[in-house]
Amino acid sequence: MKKVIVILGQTATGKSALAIKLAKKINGEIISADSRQVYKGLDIGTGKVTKKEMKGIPHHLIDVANPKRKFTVAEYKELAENKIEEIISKGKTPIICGGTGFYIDAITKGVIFPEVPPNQKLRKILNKKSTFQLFKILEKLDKRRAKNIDPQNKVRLIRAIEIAKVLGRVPKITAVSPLYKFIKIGLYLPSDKLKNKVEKRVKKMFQDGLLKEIKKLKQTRLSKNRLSELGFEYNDPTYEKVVSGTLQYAKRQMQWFKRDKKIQWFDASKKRAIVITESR
RNA sequence: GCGUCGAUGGUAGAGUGGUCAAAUACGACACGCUGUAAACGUGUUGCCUUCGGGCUUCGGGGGUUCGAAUCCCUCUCGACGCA
Repeated sequence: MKKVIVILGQTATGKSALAIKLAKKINGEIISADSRQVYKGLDIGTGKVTKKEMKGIPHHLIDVANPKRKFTVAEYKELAENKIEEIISKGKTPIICGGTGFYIDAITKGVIFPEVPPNQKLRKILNKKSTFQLFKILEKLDKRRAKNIDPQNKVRLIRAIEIAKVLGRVPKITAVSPLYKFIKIGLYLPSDKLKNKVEKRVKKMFQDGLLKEIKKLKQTRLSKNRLSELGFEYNDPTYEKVVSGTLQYAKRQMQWFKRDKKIQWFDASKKRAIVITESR
């Protein structure tokens, strides 16, 4: 089975740099796993690596979507899987690198999503209903799903109904055994060091023109709603807000990752991490 | 110096005699996650508890009252106004 390296972890732990270094060493190409870096125009705020930093290593799934449109996990999964194949067929090693746990799981856990594309019209209608009403609707359509869904989570309820309307019910979650051997490497930092790194990074974001980038995005007819959906940095950015928001995000990331027992964790503040991963 | 208003839990901010350990929001902590995932949702958030309850809180002190975060007096601090 072909090997695919996965580098994940909290934001600002140096995943990108490690991925590039590794790619150089083992003849790899990088597939980003970041739900916001897929969008064009969100560069500084999402911490995209610059062309220069890439050092000639091909990076995939960055800038593949228009921010006006919502990109989804399922799309990501398909694109990423194609890329993996493509890279392997060139005789190179794919390196998935990013901090969006859901995206990473979508690929590495072989989860199959029901093939029901989002139906914006239906969503709009359903969105006007209360969670209680939505729950009743779902219960009628699919008792099984209603039983284990969070009855207060509107987003989930709507999606479940959306699926059930097309397929008759929400299919039981299925996972096929993965086609590749995924080697998951997690980077973490002790909280004081993480805070430090985040502060540094945010400072740099402002220096690099974060505010200008936001202004530009606003001019491209992106709605306020859409902007805040894309992340707090693009909403009302003060230095303090961005820092605390980023730290909150880092916490949520860890919350997700820590459930995956197959991740091998390394303290990013210790150089040894790189040595070990390279020797694998 | 005089006058007015204000001082509430980590923060903002409701409450203005009992139903107040004190709304709500944010933060913090914990948790979940079937095509928005930096999204979305849930729980806890004074202390102790044998989970029945018990104890100490609303700037400090004193008082009125069966009963005070709420009323009165006084002190401290802050905002504004008049000098």
